[in-house]
Amino acid sequence: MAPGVAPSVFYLTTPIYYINAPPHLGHAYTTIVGDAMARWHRLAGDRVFFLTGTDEHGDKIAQAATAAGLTPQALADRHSAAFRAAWRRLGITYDDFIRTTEPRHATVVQHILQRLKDAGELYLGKYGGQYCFGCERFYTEKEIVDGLCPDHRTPLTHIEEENYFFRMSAYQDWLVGYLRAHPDLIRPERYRNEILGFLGERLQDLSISRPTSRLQWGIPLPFDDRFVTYVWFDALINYVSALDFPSGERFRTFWPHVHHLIGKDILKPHAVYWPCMLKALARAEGMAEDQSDTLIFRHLNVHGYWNIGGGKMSKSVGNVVEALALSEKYGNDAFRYFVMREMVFGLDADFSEEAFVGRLNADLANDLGNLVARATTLLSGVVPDDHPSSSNPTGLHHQVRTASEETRRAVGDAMSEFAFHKALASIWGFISEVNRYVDASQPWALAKDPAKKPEFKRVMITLADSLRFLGIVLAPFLPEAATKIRRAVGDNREPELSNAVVGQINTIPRVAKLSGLFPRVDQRVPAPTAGASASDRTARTERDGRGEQETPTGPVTKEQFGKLDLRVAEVVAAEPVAKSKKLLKLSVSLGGEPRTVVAGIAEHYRAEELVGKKVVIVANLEPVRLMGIESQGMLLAGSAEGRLSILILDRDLPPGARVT
RNA sequence: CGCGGGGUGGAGCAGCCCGGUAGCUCGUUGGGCUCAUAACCCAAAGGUCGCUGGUUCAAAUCCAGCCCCCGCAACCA
Repeated sequence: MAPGVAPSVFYLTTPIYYINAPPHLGHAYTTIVGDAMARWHRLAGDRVFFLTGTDEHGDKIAQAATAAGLTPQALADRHSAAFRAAWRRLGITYDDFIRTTEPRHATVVQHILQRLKDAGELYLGKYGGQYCFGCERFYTEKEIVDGLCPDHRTPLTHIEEENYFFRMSAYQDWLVGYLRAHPDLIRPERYRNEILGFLGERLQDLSISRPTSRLQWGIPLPFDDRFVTYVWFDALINYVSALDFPSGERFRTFWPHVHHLIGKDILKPHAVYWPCMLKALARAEGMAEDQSDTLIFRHLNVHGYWNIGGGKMSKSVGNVVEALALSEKYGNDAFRYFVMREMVFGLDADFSEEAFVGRLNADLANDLGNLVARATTLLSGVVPDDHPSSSNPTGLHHQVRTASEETRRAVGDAMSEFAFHKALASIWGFISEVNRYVDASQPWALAKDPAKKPEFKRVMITLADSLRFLGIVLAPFLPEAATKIRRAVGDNREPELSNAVVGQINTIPRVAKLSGLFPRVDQRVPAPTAGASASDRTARTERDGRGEQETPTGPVTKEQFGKLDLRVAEVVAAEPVAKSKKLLKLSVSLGGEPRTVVAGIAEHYRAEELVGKKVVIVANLEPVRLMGIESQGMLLAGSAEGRLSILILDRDLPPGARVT
């Protein structure tokens, strides 16, 4: 606890980001809190190593490269560079950036594979399953729809494939015991519970290879060149390969103090595969059984998801990338502040520009920025002097000092549990304290009364010292603003936590006026997107960022229109589709032939109210399977602003009548 | 029984692990101040902490059950 008391060693990792998507809010959040944490420990005088990087192997990368006419390595170089560029813009102070395509990584992966193989932890086994050649992947029972590939709707082939497996199942009991003995290994606790729940069921061995017949873009197994390493097994190892495992100086120094930082989406590989791998590796490296647990990481810190504008964020890349763009619009410090203050570490949070601007105005402009402005205005108007104040800091003045000590302690406590929001709230408590102090001591009144001069001087000193204090404790969170604040009060030293206490200075320093640190932003946010976000999301299911087509616009010939076979249909039966949220299964009559039509209107119509209605369907649309039911037509309906209305005939016509 | 998050004053949230006067931000109302970025400070109004039962001297907090909302996944042909 309490960093700064005894300097120690601190090793922090972010996940290595998979380069199939551009850097977005999710990546940025993890990296920003990691950066703040690293900076905090450096501030405390700890010896810090902060690692991030990119994960570059696997199918998707190879395919994307082919599509782009590049070699996988060329594509990886380009995409990995995008991450480094993003982190540069955000001012991330990583100590190392590892790429899984680097030789230093491959060497360690192969070393580990060989050791595990030699120790009998790996075996060649058969994996059988339903395989889709179109998707080039296996499907699980749950994913298969009526025996068909859910994507291609083609029959799957049962194939058996040889692969190397890691005897992970052998470590299940050990892992459960270890988790129970180390309650803070995974935190917050909800994620530990989730994993313990998962471990209540039998753990399978882990397939750690892919045959080169299916995939070449990976690290070859050192003992069998027919295979490359499975991407997760490869990726997790980055945390030690970056430290030159097993014998590097870095490894010996930093690994015993490792904290992993991840999002909840990759909890399982980190909480299950990784400790099992490490345990097996410890044995394979010949560590004594009572020593082998020392190879396990110390903490896994798990954060939640960002929801965007009340909606989701993960798939629709557009939104998350736009969210990240706000860092350029409002500045890095504001962006860092918002994501760290708004999200309770571990829980999900909502991201919106409105909330962002709200925080920016209320906390950064009104509280912090305004305090800095009013204090530096007062201070820049007085003549600096080297004569120590003769007045003792009692009463009001002493309260500020006490508050600074309280704040420093509270921030330390919060940071030790990755509670960034608490840390910031504590600092803002201090800012309020100082704002109150200014009001209560009324320096503008003291300045007018010569008899109050010592008192006035005391206030100026306390104010300057308070800003200096803020310039230190804010450094991990708002590095740019914190530097400006320290400069303004004439503190040009590197910030150190040991100096973070009010009461260190007893003369008035030369202070430069600093206003506009965080200017207020006009609260009006352009078109908050009530309906727009919904359509945005569906419109943006684009594959690679481009080519999203809005509604087709160009003119259509009558001939083209005539290709559509639109028909009047009578709904003879309707029922909701089990487990579906949006679908109704309709049985419709077109005169002779009965048809099944699945329509995505369950959120707008009840099944009963449709029976007997004469509707319009597209009768010659290619049938598709929805939730396992074949839909042989499409129901026409209009929609706007979240409301939906199906087309119903104005006058009666027999079922089957053509619509033109 | 697919996975997960949540239901706390008008809005958005913390608190829940480690039971003990219900807190923060925004908003509203009234007042103060004039050093400051129409900012800052004080005060007030406003909550049966989703429901039910249990444990306890004491439950927002622990336990059990239930209801509702929201994401993810599979579906809006």
